[in-house]
Amino acid sequence: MCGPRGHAGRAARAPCERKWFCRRMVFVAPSEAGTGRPTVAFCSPGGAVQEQETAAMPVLLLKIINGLSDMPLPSYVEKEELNNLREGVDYTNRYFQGIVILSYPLTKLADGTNLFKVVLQDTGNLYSQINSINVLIYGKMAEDCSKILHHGDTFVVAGFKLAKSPTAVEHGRHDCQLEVSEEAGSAVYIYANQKRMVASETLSMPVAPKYVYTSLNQLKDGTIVNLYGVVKFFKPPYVSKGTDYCSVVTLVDPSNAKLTCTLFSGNVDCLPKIYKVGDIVRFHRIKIREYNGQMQGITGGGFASLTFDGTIGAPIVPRTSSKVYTFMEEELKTIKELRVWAASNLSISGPPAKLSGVQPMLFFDLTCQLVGKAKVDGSSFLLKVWDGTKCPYPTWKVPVEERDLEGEKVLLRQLRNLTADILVYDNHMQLAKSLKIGSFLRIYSIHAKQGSADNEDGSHIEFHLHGGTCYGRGIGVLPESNPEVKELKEFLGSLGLSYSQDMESMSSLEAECTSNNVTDLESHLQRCQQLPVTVLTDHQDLKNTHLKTILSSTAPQQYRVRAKLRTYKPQKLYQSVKLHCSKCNSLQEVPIGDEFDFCLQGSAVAAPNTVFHNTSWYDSVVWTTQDQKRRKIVIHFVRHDELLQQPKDTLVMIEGGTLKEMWKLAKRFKCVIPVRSAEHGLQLLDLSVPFLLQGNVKYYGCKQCSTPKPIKSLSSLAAVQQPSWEPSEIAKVLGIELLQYVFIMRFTLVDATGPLNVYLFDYEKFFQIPASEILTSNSLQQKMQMTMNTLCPPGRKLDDLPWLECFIRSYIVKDEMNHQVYYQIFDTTVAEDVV
DNA sequence: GATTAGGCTTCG
Repeated sequence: MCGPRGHAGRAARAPCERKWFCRRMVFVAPSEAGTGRPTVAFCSPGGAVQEQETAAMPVLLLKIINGLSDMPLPSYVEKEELNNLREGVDYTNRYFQGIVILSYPLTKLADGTNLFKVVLQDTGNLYSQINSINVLIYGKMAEDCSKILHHGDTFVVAGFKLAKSPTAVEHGRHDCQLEVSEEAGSAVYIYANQKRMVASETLSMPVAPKYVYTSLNQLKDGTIVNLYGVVKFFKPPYVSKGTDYCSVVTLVDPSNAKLTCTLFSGNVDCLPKIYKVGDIVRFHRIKIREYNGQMQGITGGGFASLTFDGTIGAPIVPRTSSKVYTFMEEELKTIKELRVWAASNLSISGPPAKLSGVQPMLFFDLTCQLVGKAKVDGSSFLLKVWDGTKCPYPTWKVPVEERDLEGEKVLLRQLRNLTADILVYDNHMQLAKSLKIGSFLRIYSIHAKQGSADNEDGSHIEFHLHGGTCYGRGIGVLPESNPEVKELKEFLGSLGLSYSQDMESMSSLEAECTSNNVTDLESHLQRCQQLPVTVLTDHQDLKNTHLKTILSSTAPQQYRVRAKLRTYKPQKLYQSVKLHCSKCNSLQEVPIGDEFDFCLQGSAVAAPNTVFHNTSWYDSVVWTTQDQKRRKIVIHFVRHDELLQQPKDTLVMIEGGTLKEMWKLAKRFKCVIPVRSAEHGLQLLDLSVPFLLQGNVKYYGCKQCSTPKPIKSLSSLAAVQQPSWEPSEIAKVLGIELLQYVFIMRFTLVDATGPLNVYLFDYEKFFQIPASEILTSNSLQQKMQMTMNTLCPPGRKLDDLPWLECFIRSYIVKDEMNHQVYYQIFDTTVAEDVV
């Protein structure tokens, strides 16, 4: 079998080699503290690795690319044109691109900082008067760029500062200069000039071999191969019983084969930097052996790895300890393809657990910051961590001596109710001891153990990281560049906690003052992260289901979900109020412009027909308005039990009133029913206007389902001793199908698995606001707006949105063409403290 | 120079 030399040697002689060479791309990765002097490795055409010591390569991210169509810049970075560059603008998320037309020798400033100056020409602006700009590169980047950059190369800088240039005008350049440095958060990309690449080839500069990658179902015993894989399982590097660190990684790929690799290295940084299942790795020179009837990968001489985030759309930036490595366009393509494959072929675990979402009795991975640590005994070690959330259960505090506890005292005190005590055992102790306070960790497979019942608070939760490495149990240190760490840092930073060094010297009284905001902090956290803003009124025993699972299941079913409200419709909340007929299930808008209708219909009483006045069950009064119109208004006061009641208990019927007049009467009397005189007596008006006003509410009837009866049907209600004058009863005797006020809204819920649109159909239960009353109440409208602002705070990032616990039912709506599944919220209400 | 672990179910 041929080894890597054989593969590479053949590839180097292949006709495509020249083309490939011109498309070479090399990443120079960040040098990492503590790894010693890095090396730059050039691969010779034969594939043998030549190592060459150089000074530290400190560039944040520096690449030589040629002919790469797809620049691996984060998607939010936008291009900036030369003529748009202005002083005072923030260029953190912009990039500028130009051709190097001039470069100066590397110099040092008075303070010893390196400075490298180049002039870039904007090729998109060749014909404008000013088409070049000075670029000043500082520090380590200056050194690196000066080594690599040549005349004619394309220089791309993302994230830079802009300042007035003292020399630009005399050279006819842009009056500002770009300032590039690590401190400015710059990333530099250099596209080498084609001619230069060809020239370097003729001068037989070192060339990287073309790598051949073997799919996981093609592996043969005793070979050394290069491969790609999606991480299905991994154990973060741990100290083995031998001399090395060990990491076990199980990979899958589109061939549907699986390979478990056992990787050893004396240098933990040489093991793949895998942070989660779904990450994609590229292994070079891994040995394949047969073990227990299965292929196994194992590190051998020259093993190297790259690790990528497996999330579709995430920046393709390799994590590695190698200082120089090849990375080509087709490999970019491979990563993209594997991401797509993994998205539908790898079961991604649920949302990353937070302390707030801890489920007792289960195991979880936690991304957190180390706040304190302490030795406990010979076989266990304590880590005090937090993740910006609060565990909803009482948690166990591991008793340790004050003097054994390492960490910032003030911060430990401020966070005393938020930190989780994680007790790590046996083999994890060594790594735990070496962790730096303040570092960001991912702790894998923490056991959330229910406390022993004989304890006074039997319900408390203990967090253990058991000994051994089954399940991938272990601790990983995350770099500051990790997106989840960035996110967490940002959130923790927003809480305004003090990390000041001076705090140590503060008196305890001063420290107490600083921690006065602890309650604020906690209530803020609770509101924004921990307690759900909606709760179930039933079905408490149901387990949560992911939204994606719901979407892919058959209907009808019911689920409990924990999700965030990303958006809702309608945004204008008054538009959510509709009228619903429970008989024909129709929905309609609440009519507006009743006033006009009332006047029009009421004007029929210019000459009141007194025939129907003063009957056995009502007394009638005619009023004349004081305005010029001299309108006649007839009010019929319904008696019952032969007597007139107190106004508050009395139902009145009114002929010829305007809506305004009716509202006035509705305030004094129990109910108002607009009527008119017809041939055979009083009758209801058209159902486009309310048939009843009670309190603040206008009641409507369904035009489809109602068969109005003569008004005298009301006399039966009047005859009872204490008529309730319930709208539903009045509607019933009058042959009206009562329309109910409802809130109809569409919530777009999201969880880690995706979005789901669900409908809210609520009379009163969800918001605890009667839909019937909101249109006439400013305070209720305000209350609803505030509730929605709590459920879905405007301008907040998804991560900072509160959780909703909802009960959801799927149902099918059929029509002639097809049938569609919809989702509706049931048995859910806004949490008590939100209302 | 060999060894480490070889994931598949977790003491306190």
